[in-house]
Amino acid sequence: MSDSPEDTIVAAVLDAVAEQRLPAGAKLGEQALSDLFECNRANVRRALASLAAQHVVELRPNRGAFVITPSPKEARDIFQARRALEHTIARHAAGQAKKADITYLRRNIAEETQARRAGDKPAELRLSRQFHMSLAGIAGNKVLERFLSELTMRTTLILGLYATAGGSHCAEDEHDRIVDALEAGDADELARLTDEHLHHLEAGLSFKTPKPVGSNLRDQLLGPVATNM
Amino acid sequence: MSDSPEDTIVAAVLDAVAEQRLPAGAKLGEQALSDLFECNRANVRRALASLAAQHVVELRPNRGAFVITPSPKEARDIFQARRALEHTIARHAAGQAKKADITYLRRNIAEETQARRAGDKPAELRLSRQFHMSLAGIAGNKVLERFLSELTMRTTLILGLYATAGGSHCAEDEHDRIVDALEAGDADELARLTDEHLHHLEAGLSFKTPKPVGSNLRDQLLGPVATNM
DNA sequence: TCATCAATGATTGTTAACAATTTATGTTAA
DNA sequence: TTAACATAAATTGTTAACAATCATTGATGA
Repeated sequence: MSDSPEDTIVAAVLDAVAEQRLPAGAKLGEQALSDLFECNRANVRRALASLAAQHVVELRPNRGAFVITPSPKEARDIFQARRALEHTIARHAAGQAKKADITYLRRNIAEETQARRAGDKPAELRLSRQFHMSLAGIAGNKVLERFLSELTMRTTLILGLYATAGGSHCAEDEHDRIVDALEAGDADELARLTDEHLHHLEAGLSFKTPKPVGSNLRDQLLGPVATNM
Repeated sequence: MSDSPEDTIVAAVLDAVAEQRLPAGAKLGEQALSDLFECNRANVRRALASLAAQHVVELRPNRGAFVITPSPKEARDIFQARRALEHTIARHAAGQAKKADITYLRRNIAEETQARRAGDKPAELRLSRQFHMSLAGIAGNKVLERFLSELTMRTTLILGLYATAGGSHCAEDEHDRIVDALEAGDADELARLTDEHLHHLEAGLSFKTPKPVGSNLRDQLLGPVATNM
């Protein structure tokens, strides 16, 4: 199960971002990574190049690699793209969901609800993302799946930056209703619910109070101060 | 206008693929590239990693980098994804096309027609791709634009592998009608025409006679021999 | 003649040392 | 105290040499 060091690093960074352990703006030093994963810097750099190509990290010349911090405009673009992709995914998933898929999704929702009640935000985020990716898997289009994977990753960063208190868990029973439509094979309803769900998610954002992205210490000690313009 | 060597290489490879000078399966040797672009192998490898992340080249361990050869299934996925993206792009472009955009697109079509009549296939492919990318630019969503850029690139490879004689230029006046709808601001019609256009393109493919992909020399010297399964 | 195998050449992968740049630290002067 | 400047440390970028792997060629034997 052990991949190349490059893939290991990429997977680890993506997992960390998906659970919001790595916040937007975090620096990914080459030496730190090569120490952590016990490999040489060449592998680290390839991994960072891959992550940069996925727009999950940003490579600033002579500065290093940083987790991206999506702007409000980028956030809008990403949600718009997600609606385009997930609309199509919904339509194609409707036809070919098996019984096993439905039970898997129900279980996923249950776990997500549990995580939310337990206050386990990393697990909640990971499971919510997994829900959307599972639908993409059912649709069976690898291209759409990969694109959506990238966008859900960036959505997690967006939520970390712009989510309001009430916004992020308005999706309470929406996932449930989505599975209902999937089970019923109602493509139109499924597509409609998916669109709606994403609109609700986006509506829960606020770009007026940008949680600042800093060098880790300052915002943990001094709290939010608007630094980025 | 001179970027980093990495970006130069990436751009050059993408241009070559977009004009079908680099066919599917072509090998991209590290030394060959570092000689061509007068840089060290480290830059070449980063460039190849980026191209691999865009799924334009494939990195086979200990073998090297090769231009991908899309399978029929991948071709279907790619067209499905393109319809999803370009449908949304069409809807959003309809609202905000300026006069300059229209004249630019008309000129683009004229050049494409001219290239087709002159039998200049590379130019024709490049201009056709440019047409679709210009629409994406008008829509103003960078995410959709980048995704479509990747898919049009891979579409060029698909056409090189599976295009039939009559199929590739059935698009004769379809681009024209698309601009008509865009100019009229008719979002529904624009979306419909775009869908139709992509369906026609896909319908012009044939997966029964796979033009074989070889090590550059063989198929240029010996002609098509079915090697890939 | 054909298949198998060994040796050679070419290509990719890895590593370490060095150079260039940025960031942090400390000092000095107003 | 603050600002500007100089020094030192840390980080990224580059290069070259070496190791490992793969492809090709030629030889050997049935």
